[in-house]
Amino acid sequence: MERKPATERKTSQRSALLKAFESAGRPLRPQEALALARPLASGLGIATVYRNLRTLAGQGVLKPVHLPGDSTVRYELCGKAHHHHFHCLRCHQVFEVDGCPGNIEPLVPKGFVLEGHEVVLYGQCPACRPTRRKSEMPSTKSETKSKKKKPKS
Amino acid sequence: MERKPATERKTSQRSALLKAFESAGRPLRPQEALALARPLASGLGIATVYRNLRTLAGQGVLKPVHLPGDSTVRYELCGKAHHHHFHCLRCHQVFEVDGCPGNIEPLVPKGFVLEGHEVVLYGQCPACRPTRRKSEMPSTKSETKSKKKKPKS
DNA sequence: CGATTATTGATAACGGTTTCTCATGAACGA
DNA sequence: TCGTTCATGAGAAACCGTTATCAATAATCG
Repeated sequence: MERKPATERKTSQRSALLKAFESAGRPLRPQEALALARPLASGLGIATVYRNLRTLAGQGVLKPVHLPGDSTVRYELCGKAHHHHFHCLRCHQVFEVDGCPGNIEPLVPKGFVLEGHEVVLYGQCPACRPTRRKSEMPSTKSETKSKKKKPKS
Repeated sequence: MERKPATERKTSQRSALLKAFESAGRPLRPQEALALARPLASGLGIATVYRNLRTLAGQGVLKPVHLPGDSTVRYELCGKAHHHHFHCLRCHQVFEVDGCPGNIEPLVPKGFVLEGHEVVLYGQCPACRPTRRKSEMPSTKSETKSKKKKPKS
């Protein structure tokens, strides 16, 4: 069993993780969260990451995100509007996509009960696009801010 | 590594697997394929299933299907029209859903290159609906076995 | 400060899927 | 039918994300 702590303690590791999610602005896998939070909490271990992700998810601070083709669970901050995700097939980062195609209900076959849906876009993120120099490996949230306007196929 | 056979032999196991996919009409995991094909090929082993799924996928007969929240790869027959999937959260079977919500392109953020998309519906299949009215079952031979997943504390 | 105890970090263990190994059996061409 | 060689089946082993273990550390409060 798991004994429930009488009080939740505020540790530097946990706040470092939260900062990592805030600055990333996209769903993170445990390993990604570790990489991003470690600079803020030296010595941070993967076990602590898993523990805190679970704790924060239980508190409603984080929300688990499952994506096709990748078994590892990701987490993102709760409280965001309905959105979906873009999965870069090159660097395997996942970005948030505002909006929703709608028209979901008509797809549901007779006899099925719809409880939710997920839309995942696949392709290349700006940093991984072939037409651009890939000198900058995507490691932070910065790549979503590309202003290059390139008509895609 | 792997040596490529000079000739592809037609085995009872392989045709049994294909029949399983044809009669199922939905994406199957290796274990599901094994369960459905075993009655057609006694003694069928899981290793053979994996080998043939890979071979058939390489031949373009089967196509891998990845779904959120489930790490195991599924396969379905190639040559079908564009469609998506309905994932029953109770029995964890996956069904095909004709059609597509469309309106995908407008979702793509600037700077991203879209290469594909996946829409997954979640909910309950007819066999798992709380109501006892099971007059409309999925066309497949659904084994309504609810696999218990490890509960989280 | 000092006691209490939640939390941490390193690592072993876990669980499930997939692949490998290899002796046996089956397909196919000659 | 025979012989060659690919395919099979059973189990071992690899793989990998996640969780458990446990001594050490640090947060909280009187």
